Amino acid sequence: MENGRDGMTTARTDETAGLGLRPLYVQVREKLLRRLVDGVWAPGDILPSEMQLAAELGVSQGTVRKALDAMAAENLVVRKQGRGTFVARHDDERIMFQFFRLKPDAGERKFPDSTILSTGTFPASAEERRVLGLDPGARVIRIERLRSIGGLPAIVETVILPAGIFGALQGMELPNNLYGLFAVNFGVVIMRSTERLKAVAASAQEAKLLSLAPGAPVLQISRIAYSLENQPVEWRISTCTSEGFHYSVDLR
Amino acid sequence: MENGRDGMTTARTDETAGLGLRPLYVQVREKLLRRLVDGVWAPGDILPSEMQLAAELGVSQGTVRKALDAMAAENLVVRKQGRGTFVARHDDERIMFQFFRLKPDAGERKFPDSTILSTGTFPASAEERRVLGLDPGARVIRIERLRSIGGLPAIVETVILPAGIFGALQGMELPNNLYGLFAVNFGVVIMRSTERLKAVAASAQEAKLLSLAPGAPVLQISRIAYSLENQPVEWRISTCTSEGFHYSVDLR
DNA sequence: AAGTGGTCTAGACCACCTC
DNA sequence: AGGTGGTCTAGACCACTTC
Repeated sequence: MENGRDGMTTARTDETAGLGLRPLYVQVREKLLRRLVDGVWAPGDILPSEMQLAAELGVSQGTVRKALDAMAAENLVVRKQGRGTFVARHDDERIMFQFFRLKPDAGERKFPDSTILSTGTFPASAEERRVLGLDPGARVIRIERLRSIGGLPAIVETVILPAGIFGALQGMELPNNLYGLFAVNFGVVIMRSTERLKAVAASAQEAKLLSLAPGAPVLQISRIAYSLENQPVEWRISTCTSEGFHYSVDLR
Repeated sequence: MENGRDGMTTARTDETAGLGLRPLYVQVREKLLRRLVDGVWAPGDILPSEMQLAAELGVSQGTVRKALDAMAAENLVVRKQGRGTFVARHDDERIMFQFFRLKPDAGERKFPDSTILSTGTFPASAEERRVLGLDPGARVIRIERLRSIGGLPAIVETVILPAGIFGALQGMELPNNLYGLFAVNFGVVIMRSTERLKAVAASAQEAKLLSLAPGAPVLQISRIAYSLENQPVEWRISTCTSEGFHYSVDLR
């Protein structure tokens, strides 16, 4: 493919046209990301080999490698020596380590069960529209659930989703791991999230659900989850007991 | 330098001896890390160029580059195009973004002031010995301080340090940014930390210092900070108001 | 002009996996 | 045996900084 990049023997024909001054491997990363977003490759699929991608895109293997290494560092793909490069799966194990930061004070980390308390579709509040970037008049799905860890109630959670994206979710059987459902049924892949934590007093209802005294201090986690396109697609408010559990972060 | 690695023209003489089967760039990274630990290069110093390091260590420039890229990703060094590679500084700005996660609910992020409440040296408790990996009979320095953000009291903090390392700190003027002091005066560079968060009820003393009602819910952050050698060297318990502030994390 | 890190290519060998 | 990603080298050009 003639694209003006031919390595060390020839002068570079500077026809990268317009704003094409970003590094080649960044452009390759964006092309591959675009295919992920468009669902050309689904989670768990194997990607073409580095050599094949290099030939197809008209760049060297090393450039494809640098793009894939960057995507692996972002948890978008998984590289397996001798096998190939795969689109990252949103299996429970991965979600557990990447997004679920609540751990027992002692003992093994466990994944929580979920009991749905209520679901429904409502006009989005002003704050919901602001957080999720929705237009006036937009609607949202609200899911309330109680999550238990090791049989003990630990988290009361409200999940808020744009009805415009997830409307078909109403009436579905809701799995414990929502992000897996988002990926498989809606093509929405959660790439990253931001969380804001506060200590608050438990409301009467929260205290009852969590077997705490009313007004007991609880961790309130407000999470905004972003898709591959970097759009906010979920707002989740989790109220967590601090009795026997803590929120764990590594800073480096 | 004859080390059995000579690239593409000759078969590899597998004399890497014993357990030397780790990648070359990992070994280079460890050699460079050793020099950082030993204080051969101080924070802010410029490192030799990639070419010089490559010649000195008997590897190619590309291998040195991969080691330095890894160290840059770990925040150990900073690379500046056209200038050189520098040992990371522990200036306030960097600490603020890397370790200080408390942000105002609205407005700009600010760095807190500190007022020392008390300091002293004590026999380490059993828990302090466990957390910091100290021998029986070891002593610790305890520093209590009140930190204010924008003039408002926000954090009551206890810092626990092994007296065996930081004994000379007693009597020093304590700066706001302790990690800078650790690096400059004790050669202890904080590389990473782990934090555990809980919601608890403020004690009478904490409530008074933070201008809260007794029993008000507050964020309790337990941080263990690790040196370059990956040894725990500080245990810090911060009690933070949730009135107007939140703890912020990015998960990716 | 000289030196540094950043990008890109090309080709070799190695370790691992599948068939 | 053949294919894949992982490591290592070598050399070119580019962008940026400093003199």
